[in-house]
Amino acid sequence: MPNPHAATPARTKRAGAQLSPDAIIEASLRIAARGSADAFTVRRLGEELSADPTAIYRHFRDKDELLLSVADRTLGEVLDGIPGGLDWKGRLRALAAGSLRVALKYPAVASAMASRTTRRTNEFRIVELILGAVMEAGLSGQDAAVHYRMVGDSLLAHVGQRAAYLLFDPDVRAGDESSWNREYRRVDATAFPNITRLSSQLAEVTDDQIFEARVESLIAAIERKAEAVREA
Amino acid sequence: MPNPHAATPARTKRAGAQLSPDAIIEASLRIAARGSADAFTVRRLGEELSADPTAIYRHFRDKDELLLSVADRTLGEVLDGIPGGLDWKGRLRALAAGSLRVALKYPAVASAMASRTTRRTNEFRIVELILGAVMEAGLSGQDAAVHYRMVGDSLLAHVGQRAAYLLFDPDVRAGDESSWNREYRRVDATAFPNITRLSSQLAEVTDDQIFEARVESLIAAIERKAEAVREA
DNA sequence: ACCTGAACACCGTTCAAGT
DNA sequence: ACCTGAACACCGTTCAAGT
Repeated sequence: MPNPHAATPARTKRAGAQLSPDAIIEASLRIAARGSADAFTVRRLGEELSADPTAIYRHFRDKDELLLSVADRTLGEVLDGIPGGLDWKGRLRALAAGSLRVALKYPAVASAMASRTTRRTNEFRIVELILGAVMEAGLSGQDAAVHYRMVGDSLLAHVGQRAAYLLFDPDVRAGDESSWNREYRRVDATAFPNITRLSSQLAEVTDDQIFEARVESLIAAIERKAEAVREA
Repeated sequence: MPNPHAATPARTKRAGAQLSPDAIIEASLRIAARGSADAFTVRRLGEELSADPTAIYRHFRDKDELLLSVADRTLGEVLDGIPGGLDWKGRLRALAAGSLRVALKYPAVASAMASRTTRRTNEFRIVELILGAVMEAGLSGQDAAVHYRMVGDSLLAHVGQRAAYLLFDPDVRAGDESSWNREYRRVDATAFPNITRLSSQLAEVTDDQIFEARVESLIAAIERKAEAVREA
């Protein structure tokens, strides 16, 4: 692409900030925040930075390493939204709500991280927070470790699942979204009596209801285990 | 590509079965069962069928429609593995174990379906099964619908998360896998006392322990809700 | 020391041409 | 009626060449 300012040596292709890891991470966050309207690709990142798409390889080994850095930034946003002075249940609920909010804000990042670990500072802080909560609830040792993993993996899987959904193209999403009011309304009543009886209620369930039920079931599981340990 | 048998008109490019939706679905399952060793792509499907990659577009609108058909087949495998004569908890446990087994057998399918719905027969049968279980537990109406969705979405998310992990290339997986024994062992003990104290236990938790804890927490949530309804 | 841009090995999908 | 194969608009990444 010819540069229209090539005759003015002081004006390089990028007039603004220097290309740096931080600048690349921030450009990635801007692209990811545009949701499905703008795919998070190396070429798009080049456009956003007004640089050649391959310029990022001077600052990150590959796209995966960039993804982990970007993801850890979004975990920072989650942590910033958790108020102090909450008990363990309040902290877990705030973490869950914040994780979902941030995941839906940067769907490409949350979707890609659903089975991953950033192995970076903000993830350490979140692990520390969840471990602190399950220990405050009364768990220790292996029980604390297992219940931490259950909470962490469940949250990651759920918010990743919700985020991935936002990235599908409109046709796919429309087909999936309408299924409770189309295919599931037309099943054979003799073969599928339960679906037939509950078809209206199934169509009415909201994502937020499901999320709340899942979070509360995690909290209840921790509480139940803590009680069992106390009684033993 | 020139056909070496072009001089023998009776020998077409494909010597075997006719190209049909079923043949394409079965080829897809064979490819998916090879795991990360063989990406589930249109071109690979062409090779597996000894046909041109674009031949599948005569039988399926696009790759997504094929994916939904293939996924529904794998749900049939899940159902085939659930024995009769179980109570509601036994049926849910068998469904969970079967879902995981089949998801790990066809990781590309399970990973792609984590946020999706097939809207096809075998999915109807699984929904019917879960609804039957939560109703046998004592739930009805909206409670049954919400708890069905919680179970269905949780299973889908968890097995999709596990399946996606299998598809990452070895470098990525090795990095994630070793994090409990590398980065999490080296965190600052003052800033992260809980991680430091539990680092050994965290590294020892197995995926199966986490899965079992999650499944049991879903069952407990249904049981608790049913008790609350009975008391009200 | 960092950026550019051509190139490579991939994707899913369309469409004119074959049979 | 179905299949082929060139082509298109994409991916992430490498590497020789520039500055």
